[in-house]
Amino acid sequence: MSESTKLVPTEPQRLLVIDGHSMAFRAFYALPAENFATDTGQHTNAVHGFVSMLLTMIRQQKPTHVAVAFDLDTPTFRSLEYTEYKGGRNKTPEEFYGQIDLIQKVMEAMNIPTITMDGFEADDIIATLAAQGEAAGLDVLVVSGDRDAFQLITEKTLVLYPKKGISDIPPMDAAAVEAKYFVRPDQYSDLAALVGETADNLPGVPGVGPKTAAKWINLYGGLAGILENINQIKGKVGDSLREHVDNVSRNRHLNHLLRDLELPVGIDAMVLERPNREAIEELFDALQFNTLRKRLFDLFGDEPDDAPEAAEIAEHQDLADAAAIRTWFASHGAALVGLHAATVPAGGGADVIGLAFAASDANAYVSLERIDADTEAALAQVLAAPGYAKAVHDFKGTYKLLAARGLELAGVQDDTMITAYLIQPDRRSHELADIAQVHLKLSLEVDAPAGNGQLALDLEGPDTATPAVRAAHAVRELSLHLAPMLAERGGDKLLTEMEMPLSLVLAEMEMAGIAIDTAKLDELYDDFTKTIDAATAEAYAAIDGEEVNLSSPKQLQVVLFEKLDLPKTKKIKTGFTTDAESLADLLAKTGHPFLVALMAYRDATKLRQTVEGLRKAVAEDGRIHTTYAQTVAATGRLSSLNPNLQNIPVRSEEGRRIREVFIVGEGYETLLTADYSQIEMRIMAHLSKDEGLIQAYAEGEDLHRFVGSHVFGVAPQEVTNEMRSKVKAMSYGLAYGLSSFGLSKQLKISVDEARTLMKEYFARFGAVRDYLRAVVDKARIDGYTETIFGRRRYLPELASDNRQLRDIAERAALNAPIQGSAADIIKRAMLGVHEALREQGLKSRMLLQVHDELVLEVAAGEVETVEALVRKHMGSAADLLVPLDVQVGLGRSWQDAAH
DNA sequence: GCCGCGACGTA
DNA sequence: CGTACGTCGCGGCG
Repeated sequence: MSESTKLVPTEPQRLLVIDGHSMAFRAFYALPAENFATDTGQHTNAVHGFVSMLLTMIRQQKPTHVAVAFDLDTPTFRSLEYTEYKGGRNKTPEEFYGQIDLIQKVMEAMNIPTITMDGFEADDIIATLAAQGEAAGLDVLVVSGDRDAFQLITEKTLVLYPKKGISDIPPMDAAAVEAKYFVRPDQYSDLAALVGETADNLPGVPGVGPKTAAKWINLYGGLAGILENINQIKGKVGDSLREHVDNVSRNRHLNHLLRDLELPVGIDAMVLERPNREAIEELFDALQFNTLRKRLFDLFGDEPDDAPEAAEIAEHQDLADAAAIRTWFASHGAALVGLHAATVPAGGGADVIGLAFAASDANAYVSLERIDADTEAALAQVLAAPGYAKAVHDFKGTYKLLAARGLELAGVQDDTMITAYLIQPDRRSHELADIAQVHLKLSLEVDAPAGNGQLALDLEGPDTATPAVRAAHAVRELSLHLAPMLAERGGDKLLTEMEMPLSLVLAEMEMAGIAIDTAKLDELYDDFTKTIDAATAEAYAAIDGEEVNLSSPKQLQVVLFEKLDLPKTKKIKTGFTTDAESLADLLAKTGHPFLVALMAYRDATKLRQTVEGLRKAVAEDGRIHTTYAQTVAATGRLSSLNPNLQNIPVRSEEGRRIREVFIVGEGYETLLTADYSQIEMRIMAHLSKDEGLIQAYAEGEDLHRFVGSHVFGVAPQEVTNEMRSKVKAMSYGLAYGLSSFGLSKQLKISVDEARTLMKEYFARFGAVRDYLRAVVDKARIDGYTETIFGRRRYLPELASDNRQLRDIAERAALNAPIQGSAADIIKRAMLGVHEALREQGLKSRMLLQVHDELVLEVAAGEVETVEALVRKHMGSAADLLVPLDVQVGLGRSWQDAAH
């Protein structure tokens, strides 16, 4: 034991002990591996997360000593005594390989000792270090994701047990353990022994959870007392305990941490020193850790050689009055300013509470809480000033937040969310934190709600300004970083001329919402409920009155395939499918009345759910305000959420009744719907330049009838409905990469028949086949597909060795230019319509977009004008080889306005 | 409370 | 073994 640590009387010395493996694993699962890889393919997410966490710890806890303990692969006394110890664990993910070595290298470069002991686990090393640290008079902070560490807690030793999704957790002390587990830290191992530990493959006493275990411990003073009185414990749990007492003894033996190992490193070697600068530079170059490099050198008061001249991102000025705002913008607003709104949750939505600004050389924050009129006026002026160029992440959302406070936002020249989307439309998230991480390797803790699966590696205080300022700074950096990338991919016009202007249009549509006939909605709810009740009763009657949950596929499987012993349907993960198509098949085969009732139940519950969703979505103004997601669909389409107004039923009679509740609002004359007819087929005709298709559209023929006459070799008027519907299914299927197998299944014909049908089709419309082949071939070479307006979708999996992945990518490649071009076209039409309405000073407005359809609310006396301008702008949104046909309908409800 | 799954609505 | 979405209820896990 060493007693040579320097004594600094005023500041307590503190030893930080980290469980290396467990924290590396936490980091690994907190940060997506695909976002962290070097050019050589080495994944670095665990390394990045670990180092980031360590730097934060050092900054916040200011330890004087640091050490990291690691497990070895070699057997330990625990695995030797109990061969199943930690058995049954999943294999280490491939991406994790090598990252522990890298972490150890970083530690070496930071002059932080890493400690391993043959035959022992990191936990034992940590326990020993805690004991030695305490003996040397140090405070000890243990960072571990293993609950066994709780047994180490004393007055001098605390444990930080990071949990997912919680950003600012204080270290656990004795009181925290008692509050959570109702036992003292020194009793925690007793509790764990009774309960067992799944992760270590240590079963405890079945039926005994933490509550029961704690009760016993408090009653008998600990495990020893429990075992002495084992025969007095009553009930099932008592029996269970007696039966599994061997488990408990074994668990207690194994979870006891050794505190007296002979460590190869003394406490004085753990004194926190400055990192080895050269080694860090070299290592971080290889790992491509540029943000971390800066953070590390900042922390140790050192400047890296290539320190960016960027502002200190943590620092900002609070602008508290009008003069401060004007002055700040006058001196810093000339170049691009990053803008981020700090929000608090408010009644399902959010309220702005402040605005953060990041310029090239300074940051600022304006609080909106208790802001006075003068200050707000100055703020309104800079926000609305087109001359102050801004970059923001999620312009539409920010615009709406500000509009809700009466603030106008103008001069936004970049939305980094959309820019990132246009660069990588297939990403599932374009949230600021994710995008900043991928493109800047910057970990941000945004003021978004926690629980998005991110381990908070940056532990921030309750201050709202600082995270907002960091976000604003990140937005500015992202904008500078992404704009050239987008331009290089030829997407800058898409951003500035299509998506950004569209954001404004969508914001207005969302804010307008659509009026709802709530009385009719309630009526529908009751009607559907009656249908459900009747169908439920019928269903139960058909199965001897057994009351299963008809909404549970699992219970239905039991009824259908065990009780009724109906023929088996298609296999799925959980057994056999009970989907609508299979139920219809079963009904055709067996005629069982349960199936009739079940199908009626399914239909009615689905409709009632839709109605219930709509009911809950009606705002105080009696209207439903959907939100359009502009950066979700990889093809360029919009999507609609909260609620989704792009999947309101239309195909069934009952379903269409729901469309009757969407009505024209007060002060308006009528709803107008306008949709493109067969836009995707027309795009197919245009892109393939197929003479036959082009001719059909030029002559205004019924396309499917025309195609049918060629495929079946009969005159157009002799094409039967059956022929027409087959051809229709095939035409649409082609744009999705339909196979002859898929076509045969859909049309319930033989594969041979389907193959012949397709052969005939391509014999007549050969250019379509040539085009579809060419699209995939070109995409394989370029790595991406492109729409008519240059929207790209990157499909790296076209080159995959995995046949299944490659096939999926090929179908996506077939479809993306068609679906995406249609999306582009209607977006252009929306811009045209919006601009025309504004220019002509019309009161009418656009409310909804459903991929190929627009719904407008038309003011009195504007019907003819609006219809004309809608036809004009939709019809001319693209210059194709075939005309764009637009169908318009009018009516007081969405249903009535259909045609 | 979270999450995957099955099911199903739209274009 | 047809693309693109969002939402719901269930049930397993914690």
